Amino acid sequence: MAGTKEARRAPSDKYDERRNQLAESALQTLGELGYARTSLREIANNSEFSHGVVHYYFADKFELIIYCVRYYKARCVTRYDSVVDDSTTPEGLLDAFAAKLVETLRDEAPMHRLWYDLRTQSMFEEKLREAVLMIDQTLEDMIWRIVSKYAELCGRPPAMTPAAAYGVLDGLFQQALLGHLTGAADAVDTMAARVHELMPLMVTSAAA
Amino acid sequence: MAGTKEARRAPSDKYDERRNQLAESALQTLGELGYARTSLREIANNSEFSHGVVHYYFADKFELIIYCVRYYKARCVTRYDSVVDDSTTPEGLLDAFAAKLVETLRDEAPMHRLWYDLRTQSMFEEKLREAVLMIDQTLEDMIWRIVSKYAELCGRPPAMTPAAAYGVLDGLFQQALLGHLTGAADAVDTMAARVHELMPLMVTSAAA
DNA sequence: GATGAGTCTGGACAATCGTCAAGATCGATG
DNA sequence: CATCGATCTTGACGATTGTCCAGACTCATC
Repeated sequence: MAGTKEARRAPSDKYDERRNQLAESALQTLGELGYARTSLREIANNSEFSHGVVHYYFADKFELIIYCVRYYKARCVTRYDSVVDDSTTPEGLLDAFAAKLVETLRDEAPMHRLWYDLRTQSMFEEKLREAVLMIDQTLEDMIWRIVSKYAELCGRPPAMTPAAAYGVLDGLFQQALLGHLTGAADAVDTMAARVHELMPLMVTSAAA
Repeated sequence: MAGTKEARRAPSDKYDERRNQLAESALQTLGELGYARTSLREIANNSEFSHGVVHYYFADKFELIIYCVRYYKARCVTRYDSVVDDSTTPEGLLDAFAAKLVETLRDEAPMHRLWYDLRTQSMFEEKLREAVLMIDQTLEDMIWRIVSKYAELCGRPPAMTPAAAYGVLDGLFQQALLGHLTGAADAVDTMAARVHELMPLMVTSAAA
């Protein structure tokens, strides 16, 4: 009654491996169809297993989706670390950051619309909140590493809180994603230009 | 075959009135349950009609939802006009704007999470895109009336494009909504403070 | 009061959903 | 080869979905 799953035996390697395989298929399906139209059968169809196996590895639909969210996080958390580590000037960091934003928006648009979908679903479904808020915090931390490093390279303290910096940048990113997915050819590059304009405003006493 | 609905007869008053009644019930239900879990039967249950009547006034689910989106727009478009018209100083406008944001976030949280839900759904569902992009543009215009009036009262030109201003403010608003709905007691007031900080950065050569 | 167009009800349909369980298959151990 | 737990397939269940329809109701008009 208490606990998530007690069936895992000694060779838990394969058990976790299968869970990750299913999470991979689930993420692909969710990114394609969205939360509302994704069924467990469709997820299984996009894997090499039958639909019954899903309930062998996950108690119910929510456990699978929440596992997916956490699994997805592991990929994102370090995505921008090289930008922070390799930059030595504020302009260089800003260019690298914007380029990385453009790249990730172009290459992983389905995954990002899924993230926004799940985050919005958490406004309605309590069960998703814990996992979603955890990722949201992780993303905020990631953005803050960029902004604080940028401020450091500028030799000035940041002018915003971590949450505020994440909020405004995430707004621009989501706007660009919507534009990109709805046919606006210049949405991605426009976002890059706006990030270039906005970033200097995030350190105190903005200078040219 | 072509056209949306040709059944409406002479007394089209009642016809439109019923459609609006159903849209009202649909918006209430969607705001409560979200797009994914809202069924036509549940919408009818929240109205004074039976579930069959929905298909008498709307061809299918999408026509109802799209009608709801446009119906919803009519309420929002003028919400901040008084803020623009009644303000005579930048500080006064900023205070009134932030207060209105706080008020609308507190009083109509379900309606706003529905908006973000539908906007995200439009990333997956083509049928929703036209209506969603239309509202998004309307909201951008609304925000721009605020920002440009603020800049005018400051005696300086705006430092951002309309889309950029909308993107960053919408990001902060969505962040506050998520926090508000997930139990962060100070999310709303924190947003108001951040809007106060951000707004001066939206006009050229930020001054204290 | 009879007529008929407009409106509404309630039941039915096929499709799909999450969930579950009985049995087949696999693979290591004896 | 026989055994047994782990893994997987397959079919089924009850519930819910969007959609449709036959018939009942409403009400102005003749």
